[in-house]
Amino acid sequence: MTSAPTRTAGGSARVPDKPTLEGLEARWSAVWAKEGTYAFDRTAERAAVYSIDTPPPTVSGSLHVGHVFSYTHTDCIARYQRMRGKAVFYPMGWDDNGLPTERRVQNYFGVRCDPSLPYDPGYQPPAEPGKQQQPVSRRNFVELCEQLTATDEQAFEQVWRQLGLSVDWSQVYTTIGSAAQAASQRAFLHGLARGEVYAAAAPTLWDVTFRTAVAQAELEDRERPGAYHTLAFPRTVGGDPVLIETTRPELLAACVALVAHPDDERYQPLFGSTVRSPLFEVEVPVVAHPLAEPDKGSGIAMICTFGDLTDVTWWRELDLPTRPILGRDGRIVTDPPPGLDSAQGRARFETLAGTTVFTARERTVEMLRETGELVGEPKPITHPVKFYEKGDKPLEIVTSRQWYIRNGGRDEQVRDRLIARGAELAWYPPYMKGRYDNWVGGLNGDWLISRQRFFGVPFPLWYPLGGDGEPDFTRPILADDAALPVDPSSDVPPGYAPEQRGRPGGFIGDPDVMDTWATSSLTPQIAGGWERDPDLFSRVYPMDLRPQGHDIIRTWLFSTVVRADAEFDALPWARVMLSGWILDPDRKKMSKSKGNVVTPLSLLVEHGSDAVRYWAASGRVGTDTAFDTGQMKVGRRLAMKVLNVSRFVLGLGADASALQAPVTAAVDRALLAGLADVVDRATAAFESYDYTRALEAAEDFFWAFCDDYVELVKVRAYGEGPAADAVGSAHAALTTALSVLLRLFAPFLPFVTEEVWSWWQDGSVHAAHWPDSAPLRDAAGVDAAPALLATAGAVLSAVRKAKSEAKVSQRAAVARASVSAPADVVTQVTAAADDLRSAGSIADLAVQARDGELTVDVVLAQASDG
RNA sequence: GGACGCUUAGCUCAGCGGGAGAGCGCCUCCCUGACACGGAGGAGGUCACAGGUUCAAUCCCUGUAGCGUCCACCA
Repeated sequence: MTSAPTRTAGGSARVPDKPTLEGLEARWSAVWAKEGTYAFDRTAERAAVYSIDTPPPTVSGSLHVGHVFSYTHTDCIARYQRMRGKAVFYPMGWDDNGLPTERRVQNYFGVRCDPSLPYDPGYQPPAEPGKQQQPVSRRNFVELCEQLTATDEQAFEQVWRQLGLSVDWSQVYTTIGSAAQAASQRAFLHGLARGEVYAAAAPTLWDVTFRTAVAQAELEDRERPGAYHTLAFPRTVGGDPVLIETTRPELLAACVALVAHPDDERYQPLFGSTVRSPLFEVEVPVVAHPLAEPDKGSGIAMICTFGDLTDVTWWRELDLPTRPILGRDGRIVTDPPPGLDSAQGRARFETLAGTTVFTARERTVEMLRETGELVGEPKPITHPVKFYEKGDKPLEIVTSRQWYIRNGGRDEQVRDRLIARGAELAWYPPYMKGRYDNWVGGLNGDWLISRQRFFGVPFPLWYPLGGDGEPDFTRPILADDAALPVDPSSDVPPGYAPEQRGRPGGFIGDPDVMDTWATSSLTPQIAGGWERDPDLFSRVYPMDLRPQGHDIIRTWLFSTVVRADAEFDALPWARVMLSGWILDPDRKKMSKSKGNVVTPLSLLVEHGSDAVRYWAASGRVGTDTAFDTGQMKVGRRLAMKVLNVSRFVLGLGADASALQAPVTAAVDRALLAGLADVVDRATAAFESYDYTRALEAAEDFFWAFCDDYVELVKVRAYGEGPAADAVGSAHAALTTALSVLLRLFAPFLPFVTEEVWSWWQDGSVHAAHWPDSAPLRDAAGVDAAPALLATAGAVLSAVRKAKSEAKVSQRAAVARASVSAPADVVTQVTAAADDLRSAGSIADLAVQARDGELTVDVVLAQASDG
């Protein structure tokens, strides 16, 4: 089955005998690709465009159910907007840049990057990853990254097509691609020119495993076991030693001061005096700072360069000296720090040199025991320790030269401006804005964007080398805008020759790459063609919608606002729609490490994409949602029902021409009046990004349509029964309702609605216009009451109940049904009387006006099969 | 330590000032000319707890507890 069924030339609907959901995904995704159903109309003016800043999934990971969930939400919005007549700009991005890819390439191929090696053009990775990782050059490594991500991206695209995302697949970007590199470098150079980008040598959070700096936004706390060690610092002028508590005795040699709160009477006499550090005998001052907490430990702390971020604050604000002892590999350095002058101290430092933090701690404690400067035994505790979110060793703090972007972390005015930007943004759901405010308000440093890694966007600059071969960091050589993207490790700066690389008087490239977020913070610009395609950019930017997870408000959302604010002095989009997590049945976030992740493709194949989308759409915006195959089964039942009821409606001999016929019967007019209300409700829900409510409105009506309306008019629709002459009205109402319902469901169930649409309509349902309630009300007539259908349904229910309780078939005949109800309800029953008699097999339908609830007395006909 | 969200039928969740709802699951029945990947009917809840506002509170306010999440300077 390679082609879709098409309408026959005669105009009558072509309905399969046995409609099925199997194979709809493959068939229709192929048709959509071939027809360009979702292609962006580049001639549309900005006002007629709806543009989406798609989250680029990390291709080095795998797609999981959470992706299916949240991308479905976006797709429902995209499809709705498209049917509203918007030219929808819905690109797809792949985040293939950065550390996750490096790690995947290392494991997949069994290689590691050694930037000192030369490029090997004929390099082939080992067939099987060996025990030892094979060193390869940086360029070879990057090539392997590109090779693997290309494969991954194909697999991802297959899943998205199977899911039915209405992405324009000609609008694909990758965060490592040249457009992304050029945009990242251009934004960097603009920022440098404006001054919000700068380089500084400063204490920096450092991951010793990956040997790279890490930004504040990428930190997470983990509870780790530790121990308080009480250390005695002898006073230089005599008197009792000062006792401090520390969890990091191995940093003792890096101690530069002791600090206590200025109001702490216990230590006030000591301020201005000095003590001598245990073991290393370095004289350090006792100083006062309000950040010291009197009730924490002994109330006085040792300041090391650097044990934690508080140390950095104290060091900076109290203007203390630097005694770094930790190398970038996480080991104690070989040379003792400045100030460590005593022979005994140096000898003791010698025993620590080159050891890991862990070993250094053990040896320091051992030595402290020997000298008696460890007071009591270490007291085990559990405390939060900072980790890089992708790392597995605690972060250290080292001083290094890094690139930063001002994000308000050190400037209250900038912070206030960015909080004001956040207030301009429409948040769905609104309460998520609090997380943004919370994060921006709590920033404590600028955004560190340089990483000492390989697979990323390089910084577009070089440094001149002096006659001594030392780089002059104060006079970077910037790339020309027209030359972007550049790779300073292979490209040559303007005015230099290749041979001058690394030579005195020549140049060297900046060796670092940008943090992934420095690129993904520009996705609206990258996807929209900023500086690359100004015509496109003018039609799509700023974008209409940023869909994303609430967990990356502090990273992706905030950083994107920062970049757009700096470059354009405006928000990058009008609104953000946050999606929740998928929880497993134990209410825990589903995660790979727990092994409770279901692969999306198998899920889509097992339940059908429409069914999985139905489940996803039942998760409200921003709400964590349970993984629930039961909901998928419900979705599948709904899709099946759509097929079958469509087969019924279109199998009556009615076709698209029936849509034009007048609707005269009371029940039919009530249906259309009710449908008009549903259209209004679904439309209003979509306009407020409540796709779930839009689905519910359509679904509720649809089941009433199937269970009550279709049953009521079935006989008449066959052209039989007492009201057979109103057959045309039934056909008109049935086809009209079908047309409207298919379009209301189209954003959620794109496959089954397209299948049915193809039986009797031209073109794609996804290019059809979203239903309008006004023509439905016109067709229903001013006096049509949706309540009539509910009343008729209630009478029908009462008859069904009588049959159910008598345990007879619903087809069983009713001798007499007596309805009593208030006068206005009686009027409705009378208007539907013919249809009711047919649907209930009622011989005699009697009505009586009386105050009170509607009641129905049912007398079944004598059973004939006794 | 701060902040946000949640707590309604066995399960998943709507409702949010005046009658306690849906779907699933469960029970009973029905092979009726769109559908057995179906249809009809039914049982099932002191709306977390304690106060307050109101003629009226699941819904508003205050507090408590539990669950979840985000943030916070590791002595």
